[in-house]
Amino acid sequence: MARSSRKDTEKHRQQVIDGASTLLRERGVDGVNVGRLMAEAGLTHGGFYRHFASKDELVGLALDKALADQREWAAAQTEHELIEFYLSPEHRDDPGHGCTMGALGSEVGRAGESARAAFADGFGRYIDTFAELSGVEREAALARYATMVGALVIARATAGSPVSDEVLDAARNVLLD
Amino acid sequence: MARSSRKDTEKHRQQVIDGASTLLRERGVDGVNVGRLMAEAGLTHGGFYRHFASKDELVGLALDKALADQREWAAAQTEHELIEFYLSPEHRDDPGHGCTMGALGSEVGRAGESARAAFADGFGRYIDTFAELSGVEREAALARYATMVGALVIARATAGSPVSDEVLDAARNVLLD
DNA sequence: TGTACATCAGTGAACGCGCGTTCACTGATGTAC
DNA sequence: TGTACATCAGTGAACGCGCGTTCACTGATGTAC
Repeated sequence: MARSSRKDTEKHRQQVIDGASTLLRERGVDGVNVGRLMAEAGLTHGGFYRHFASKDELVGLALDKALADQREWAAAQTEHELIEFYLSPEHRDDPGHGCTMGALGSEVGRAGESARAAFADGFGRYIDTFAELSGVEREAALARYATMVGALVIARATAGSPVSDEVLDAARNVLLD
Repeated sequence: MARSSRKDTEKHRQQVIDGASTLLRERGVDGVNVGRLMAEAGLTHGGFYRHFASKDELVGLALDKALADQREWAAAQTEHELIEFYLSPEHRDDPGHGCTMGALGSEVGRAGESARAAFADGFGRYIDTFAELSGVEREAALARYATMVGALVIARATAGSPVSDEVLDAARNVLLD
């Protein structure tokens, strides 16, 4: 394959960003290389820099995309539905399509300035959506969401041990009367 | 420096493990190399394999150490003291000496089988200590701890943005009447 | 609409670099007598 | 206690490898007339 049409080029770019938003959540920033990210769109690694200035730039774009998708999905749920899914074994076992904060939270703190700023922005918007949906103030929403993120992080870190299911149940009991 | 005495050798080994327990929490597993880990004990990288079979083995030992230290510290606090520190800006800004789950939670899920098992074990013991100290059942302790871990992860990921302080305050308000 | 030419998306080899790990060597420590 | 020798903790150079990034090249796409 030589040159693609402008339409295909834009499609490829979006496919790479979409794929990255899943792969990064699954394997972490250091767990996936440029070749793998391009392969997700059926391309080879050499063309990467026609689309992005650096791997970091793509990471930023993919984090934005992941948070935007997450927000869109959340807006279509009731709070009860969202919490049930969030604290389910399915969500724990499929980080690639789940909460960005739960999947990459501890890594983002060590990322570059610009990715960090974009992430904080996207997350702030997401929390507003969650607060609206929950019908509570932003502060209460943050506390509720913290319980969910913590339970998910603990459940993933201890997957395979009894603690993992225990913590999901415990959080569900607290959040859903 | 050529050969060290047995006593010094053991001291060096402990220094490396101690240093690793801090550095790994600060920078993540991929964020610190073998040379840096040895330098923490004033040694050069070449001698690493007289102490450990692999970097992975040291990571496992360091996680154990971090959780054990954390448990020991927790046992000497009241629940109120522990929560106040956990949700403080000081803790947020010093991951190297703080909660292991908050610092490495999302990475541990992607680590090797043996490190994961050891981590789940250590965390289970830690939660029992926390439950005892809180005077609540293990399940309630897990839910409370999840709120703390989530707030810390969110606060670190959004450090520098207003959300960061907000979420710490929100969690404190929920956990401390 | 058709033709000639410039553009540039994608390829695959190559780059320098840092990593985890190995190894020959050094010389103080530990052991045997 | 003193001496001779084996051990092995630590050093620093070297290893292969995978990474992010660069580059010469290809040939279909887009543009000018």
